[in-house]
Amino acid sequence: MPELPEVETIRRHLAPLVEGRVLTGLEVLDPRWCEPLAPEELTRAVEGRRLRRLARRGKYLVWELDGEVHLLVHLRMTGTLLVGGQSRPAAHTRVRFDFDDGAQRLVFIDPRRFGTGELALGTDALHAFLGARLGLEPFDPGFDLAHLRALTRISRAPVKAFLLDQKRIAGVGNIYADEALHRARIHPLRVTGKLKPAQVAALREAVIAALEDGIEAKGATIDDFRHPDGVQGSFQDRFLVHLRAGEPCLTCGTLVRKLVVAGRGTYVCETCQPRPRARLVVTTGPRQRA
DNA sequence: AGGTCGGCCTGGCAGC
DNA sequence: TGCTGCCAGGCCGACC
Repeated sequence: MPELPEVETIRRHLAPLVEGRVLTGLEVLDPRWCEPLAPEELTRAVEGRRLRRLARRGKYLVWELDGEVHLLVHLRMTGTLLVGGQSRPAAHTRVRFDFDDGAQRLVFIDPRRFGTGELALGTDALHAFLGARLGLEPFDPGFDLAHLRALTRISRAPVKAFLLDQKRIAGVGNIYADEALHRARIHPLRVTGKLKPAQVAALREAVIAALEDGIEAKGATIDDFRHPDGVQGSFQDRFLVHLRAGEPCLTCGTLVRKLVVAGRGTYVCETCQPRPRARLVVTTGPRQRA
């Protein structure tokens, strides 16, 4: 599932190919992709415009076109962008992009159809769109200890759920949440607001380090993620806990466990990441009061 | 207000 | 072998 490092990998790959090009054609084959906008409305808004910059915010790819037209593409679970040249049209092709150099046809492939394309017209609309959905990126200079302390202090959610909330921190998904918590030696069920200052500091560094390592490995390929040239990332070979249930922790040898936290498969070494003490349940026998 | 959970969607796989 | 049914999860909206 593409998270910040996977989306950044795609952005870095595509940017030199498409920046400065005119988007001569955008063909939306699956109308769901841009709902509630009709495919022809989207096409009309973007076609013929030059791509000034391919940017990224959180897990969104932001296509900055001339005239302050912004196309916001989200890959969700199974979305992939592939550079053309495929001999036969790939299955599950939802969108086709054509550029003025002719050679670089780009396809958006998405078996599960969760991926989306949305439009923001003007800079204010772009900021409103992103601001309503995303907190700071871990790489943002403003993502300092004071910022994270202020965020964590007021949350009663388990820290895993906290990390997955894009409105708080932009770009962390299930993989990097598990990996960061292991690096910080924090159990995913710990209540966020009860983390000690040293743990918040460790968490901040762990999130940044996990994402940096992910980018360096050019992302993780689990099911569907591919680079735009079809090549796979390698971060899955560096997982410390994620998807490693029943295998020994690389730090201490304890078998990695799989839990469900915030409805997500969650992998943890309960030696390196001690479980929060179970709340004491005071048993007073059957209630007498009516 | 803030946290949890179901729905969206389909490929893949366990189990019979 | 072939079918059924369940699981995966980012994000949103409904619910408590």
